[in-house]
Amino acid sequence: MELDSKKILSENKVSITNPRIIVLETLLELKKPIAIDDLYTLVKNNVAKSTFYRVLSDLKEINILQEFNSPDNVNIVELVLENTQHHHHLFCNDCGEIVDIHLSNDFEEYLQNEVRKLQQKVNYLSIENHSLELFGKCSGCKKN
Amino acid sequence: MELDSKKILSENKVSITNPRIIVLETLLELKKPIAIDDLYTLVKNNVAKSTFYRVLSDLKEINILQEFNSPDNVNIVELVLENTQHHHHLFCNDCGEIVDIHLSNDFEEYLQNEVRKLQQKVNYLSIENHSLELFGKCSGCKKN
DNA sequence: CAATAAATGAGAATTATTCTCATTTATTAT
DNA sequence: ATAATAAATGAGAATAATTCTCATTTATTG
Repeated sequence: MELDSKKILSENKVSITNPRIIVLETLLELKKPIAIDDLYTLVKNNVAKSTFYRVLSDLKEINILQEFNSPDNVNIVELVLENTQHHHHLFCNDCGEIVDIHLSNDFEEYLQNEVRKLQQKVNYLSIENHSLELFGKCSGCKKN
Repeated sequence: MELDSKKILSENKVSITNPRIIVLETLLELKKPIAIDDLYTLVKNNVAKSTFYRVLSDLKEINILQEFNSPDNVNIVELVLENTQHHHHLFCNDCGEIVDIHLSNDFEEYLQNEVRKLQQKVNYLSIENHSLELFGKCSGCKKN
């Protein structure tokens, strides 16, 4: 695993330091979105708080970390590597868990098409990207 | 206009006070999303800061104010009244403006259907709501 | 391995938001 | 309309997340 994080850092031409390795590895092991707060709790023994925020901003700088907010306004980060598939998020209204959701190619094409139509209608709009959030209950909470 | 805001407040069974009228009217006049910061600037001469935040939370409480974040993590609010149509947002990467976007009924149905399929596949998921964000350039910025 | 540049740690500074509490304003029942 | 009661406000203190500062440490390069 440590090899992965070093590789990722060097590929992105940033120097390989302990705090960066620690944060990156934690995210690599998680494989899912996490609240910044919770992430800090996981690494706080090994990384100073100021450094922690700097590392997050470094990772965003090299475009492998995405930041967004949950419905209750908690700041969330998620690793987005080259091999990460385009996906969306389901926010569980009960436990707050965030689940990665993959929609069909058909749907994504339909959306692209819809966007194209919209751009034609509103002549000067240009739409480069999108993100879709779903709200509901995750499997765990629905079961109970 | 003042009539509107008073009507809205009484309909929602909250007491009619000056700060609430002022904030609500400002939002009614705007008719579009605005950064909390910018909204405060508009009302700061007439509403104390603590009251301002309390009014925002009151309006959220009665479900006529929606809060969300722009891609650069600025907190945005938008009035959502009964007669407000379901819509999405385009965030302009250049000027930060937020434009309300209405997608076709066909698309919204397709999305609902996609969501239904997803729920069947992942047995215990339940999806109640969604929001779609588009990123690009608004008409003003594209023109230049 | 030395010289240089970059990153870190600790804590201070900043900013958005919430909280406290004495005073003011709105609501209600008469 | 008015008095009694309940609710909301204003001012500023408290809190929490994030950024900044700067002396020290660590990584990179030749």
